[in-house]
Amino acid sequence: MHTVAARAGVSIASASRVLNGVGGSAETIRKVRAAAAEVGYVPNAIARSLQSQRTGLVALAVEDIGNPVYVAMMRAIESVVASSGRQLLVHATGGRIDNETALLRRLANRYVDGMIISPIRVTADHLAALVDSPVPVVVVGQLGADAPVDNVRTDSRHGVALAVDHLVAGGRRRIGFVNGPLDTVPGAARDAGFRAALARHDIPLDEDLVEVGDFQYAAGRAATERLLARTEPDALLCANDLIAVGALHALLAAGRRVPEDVALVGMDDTELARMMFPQLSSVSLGSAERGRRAAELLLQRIADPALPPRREQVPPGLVVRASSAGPSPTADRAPTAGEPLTAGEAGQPAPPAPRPSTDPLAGPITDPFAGPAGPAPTHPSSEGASS
Amino acid sequence: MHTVAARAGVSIASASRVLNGVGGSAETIRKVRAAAAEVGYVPNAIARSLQSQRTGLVALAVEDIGNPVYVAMMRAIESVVASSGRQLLVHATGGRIDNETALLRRLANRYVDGMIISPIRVTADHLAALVDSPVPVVVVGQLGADAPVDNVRTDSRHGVALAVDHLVAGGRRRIGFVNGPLDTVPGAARDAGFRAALARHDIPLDEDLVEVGDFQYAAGRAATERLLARTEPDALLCANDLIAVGALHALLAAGRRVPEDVALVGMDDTELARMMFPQLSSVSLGSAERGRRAAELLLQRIADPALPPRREQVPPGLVVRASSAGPSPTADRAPTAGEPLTAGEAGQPAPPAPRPSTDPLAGPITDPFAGPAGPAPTHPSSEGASS
DNA sequence: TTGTACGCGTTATCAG
DNA sequence: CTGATAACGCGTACAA
Repeated sequence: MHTVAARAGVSIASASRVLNGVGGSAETIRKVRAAAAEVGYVPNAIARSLQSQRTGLVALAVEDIGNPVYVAMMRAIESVVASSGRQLLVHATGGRIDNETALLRRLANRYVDGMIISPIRVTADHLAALVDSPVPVVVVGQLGADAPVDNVRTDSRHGVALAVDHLVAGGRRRIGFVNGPLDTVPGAARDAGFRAALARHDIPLDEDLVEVGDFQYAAGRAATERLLARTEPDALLCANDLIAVGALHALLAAGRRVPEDVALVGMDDTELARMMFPQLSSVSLGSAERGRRAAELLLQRIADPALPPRREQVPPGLVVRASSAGPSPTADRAPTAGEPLTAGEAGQPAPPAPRPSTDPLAGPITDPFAGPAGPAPTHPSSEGASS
Repeated sequence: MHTVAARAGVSIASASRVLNGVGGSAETIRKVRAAAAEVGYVPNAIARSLQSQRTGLVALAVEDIGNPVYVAMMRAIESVVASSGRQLLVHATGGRIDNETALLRRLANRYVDGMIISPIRVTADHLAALVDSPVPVVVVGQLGADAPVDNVRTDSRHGVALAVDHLVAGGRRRIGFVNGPLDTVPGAARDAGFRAALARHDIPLDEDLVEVGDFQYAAGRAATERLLARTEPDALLCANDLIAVGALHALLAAGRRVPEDVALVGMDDTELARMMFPQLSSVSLGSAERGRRAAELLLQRIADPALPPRREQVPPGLVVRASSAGPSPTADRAPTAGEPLTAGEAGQPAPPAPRPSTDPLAGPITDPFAGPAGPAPTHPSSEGASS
């Protein structure tokens, strides 16, 4: 800038003004522009930030950038953030809480203008660090109590209920559940939702049907193998799609047919669910939508830090695909009215015509219990809102 | 810092020295430390950067952060970068070249200390922007000629050859090829490799067996459907794993058995290959290793910008799994005894029965042409979840 | 409109 | 060892 000003024969203040588009006579503008172009001037973002107190950077902290659900969320956030002229800084926390608190602490050095964080474990001082963060923070996920923090959540308990309702409606009674760690917020919420949903259907819970691993493929597979070694489910609900893929492999390797012998439902409704064969039914928790909303909340707060804390909720929905389509063949009941006539009975000769439900090209089948496709309305009555 | 110094009764210079661990008498250190703790002093990273001319940020630009191959690369890079105390800034370019050049131009504002970029298209001025970048840049991928840019590459032509050799050794002759765009660097290299490999085996190339889409799942599926509509391959090589998953779905939906009717091989050897059923054979291009090496090159260059340009090469390998295991059944082989029906309702093609070699639990089978088993599976990543 | 001068928060230099 | 002071590069009151 100094050299530009010298070259244009003006003061650095005039040069700065022209380059920022404020003020300047026609002649000055011309000279400065020319000089800047000649020397290939590019403003130093650091110095600019020191002056403006804003970096134009927004951070996103999730535990695993490899999980497709976070990829979806990240894309949505990046889209919003980029369209505001900012850049996105991505952190992988690994779910380790010390890692996250360190991140929050580092926030104080003002390297980012704001942060979106999706913690899976929340402790007291974690929460404390959140509320008195020196820069705006938006939390994606359940946050105990009504902490004064911008927060976008979904009702995963209700999401679990949607899945259980669907399975029960298909005649399944021995519904297994492969969950993530119970000391995580999503793990605890799903566990509670599962137990509540079974109770609502007067189905006694057989603890043999419940397994816990972590939220990954390998753990999901191992947990399912343990479960299959001791009992015989006719359906399996998995706490996320990665687990569901692991469960699918365990089931197929054990000779179970999906969905005939065991219906399978995942959660998060990621790309992965559509990429499996058979395609996986999955509970959509609106991850992209939550990301989008979180990004918007953050940008608003950056613009006006005095805003009161806000909380938004994205309703879950159930997307039924081949892995849980059709009633259980063991169920001796007439198909429920409204149940899509998709499933052929085992042993029935195959109609040559491709049927929508099993063709991977076909779109998702909407569950009769879930209402119209996409997010379904919430049931605050039957399901508690927060953890 | 000003208030800390005042509170400690020393000059800001002394405070700075103590907080940076250089110099200071025992008494001064005590006073400054106490004062800093009292006011909860946190150094301002921007001001520090303005002075030190380094931000501690490193950028990574890839086409699609949702592609598992880039996730693997990203993880490897993040690991190296984080262990040097820096942070990783991730950009999704969408493969649009204007996007990348804009990114390179913005590099001039000094917001990052260096950048790793994996371009899939390279033009002349793109290359020019690369070579006279104001900050260190390392390129992952083929770079035409011997541009004076740090560069980590693999030999994807050789990788394609490994796959073709393997398929031919299994008795396959009508080998199809589903590629990405030919105007991309990887697309062109794979195409050339495929043609060369066939020629080496004296197999005439039937253009009906070649299809082109982009490097995504949906395009891979559509391309495979087009291919199947006009000809009958006994093997399919796909330019990456996302395409291979799309091809798998197209094959199964068309009633082809994998690998009995059509052997399937992907490229990149991502997690996705292991998550499919049957598990996909895939050409490992060492993406994690290339990422690791690129990060190390970048850190070295940041430390010493005077270093001469370096080029490293990571050899490809073939990981054989169920999707291409065993010889072609058309080569005289008795059908397997009693394949149990596994998944799928009537009309839905069932995935192959879990034979020992296809058990997803089993480790990859080493291809005789590939030498020792490919790179170890990705490190145990953090758990995945959602809320 | 233009130029001077100060401040953003730190670190580094140089006398004392 | 310590303190005053000059950068770092830019934006912007303020006065001319």
